[in-house]
Amino acid sequence: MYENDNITSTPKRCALTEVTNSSYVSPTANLKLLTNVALQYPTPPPSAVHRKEKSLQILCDKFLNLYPLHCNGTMEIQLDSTAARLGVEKRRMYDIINILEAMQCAVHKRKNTYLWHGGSRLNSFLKMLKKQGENLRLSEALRGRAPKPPAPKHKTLGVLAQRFLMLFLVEPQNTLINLEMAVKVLIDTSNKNKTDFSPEQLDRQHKSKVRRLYDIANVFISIGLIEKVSGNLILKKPVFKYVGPYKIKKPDKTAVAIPSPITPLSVLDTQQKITPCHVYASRSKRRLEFTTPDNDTKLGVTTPPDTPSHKWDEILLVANMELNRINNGILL
DNA sequence: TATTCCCGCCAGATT
DNA sequence: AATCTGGCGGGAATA
Repeated sequence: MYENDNITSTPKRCALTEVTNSSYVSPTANLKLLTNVALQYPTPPPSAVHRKEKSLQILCDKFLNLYPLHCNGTMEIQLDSTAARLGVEKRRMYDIINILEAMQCAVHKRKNTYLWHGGSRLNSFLKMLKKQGENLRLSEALRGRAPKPPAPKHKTLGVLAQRFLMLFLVEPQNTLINLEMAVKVLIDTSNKNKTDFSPEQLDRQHKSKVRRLYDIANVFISIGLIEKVSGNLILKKPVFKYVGPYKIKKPDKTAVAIPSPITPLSVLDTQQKITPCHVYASRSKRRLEFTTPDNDTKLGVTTPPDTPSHKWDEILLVANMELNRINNGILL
């Protein structure tokens, strides 16, 4: 049952030409007639449907209506028919499914067919992602104290999605991350001795990655893993924060002060140690509460009645980014 | 204007 | 050869 997913309303009926008599018209002739009529119409109404309504986030919402994260068992997904049902090009399905696949919500079974697992594996997978993020030393990389992870060769969108998420998992709760810094960490720009890229090429690569991250962020928002925090005062750029289900462990006592200079971020770190934060789900439509089969942790998310503003966090983190930039004169 | 990111070209992979 | 996948970036909509 597809509820009328506000798919733009059916055009009103109106006679294209008077039907003079009800004589039979061959299918071919009919098609020709329709084609001709269609051609007379000056291209479909320019933007009857607004850009926003076509966003990946909304498309993913619709997709998740068809294939819910909370579902028992599995379902088969046929990409082409799903695309048709959602009224989009198949190309868009790849954008979504690749990211969902990277989150282990689906697996590619065969041509045009995926097996949907929903979020049943998400929690355990997030744990693994966190570990991987630690192994990759992403936290240090963020601070320019460790090399960036090597560039993936295949399935870059999926890998990028995983790494992007790792950043949130590896950092203290409520850490705000913006796309610019994410790209810097996630993409190995230490041009290999191979071909030295021209500054313009590097800039294009960078911009391209940011575009991808926007796409990824949109489906993450739809899944309910992250949330966009707007209105930050320092930079206009938006920042994102993790609101997903996986409760990150308190950074146990072994985590002693990182020997880094005092930066706004390190201040933020220590503050968060003192004041344990909760994971806020806030107004996210989708509430993620999965249970892992092997389950130890209760992964539910609770929403405090009134979420305190995290303006400071924002400011600190963004400021930290600026500081870093200045400190190590990173340009791209 | 700057930011966001849809759209679809096109190349490489598969069937 | 045909079709499927998915990287990629132009440029339009939006803030």
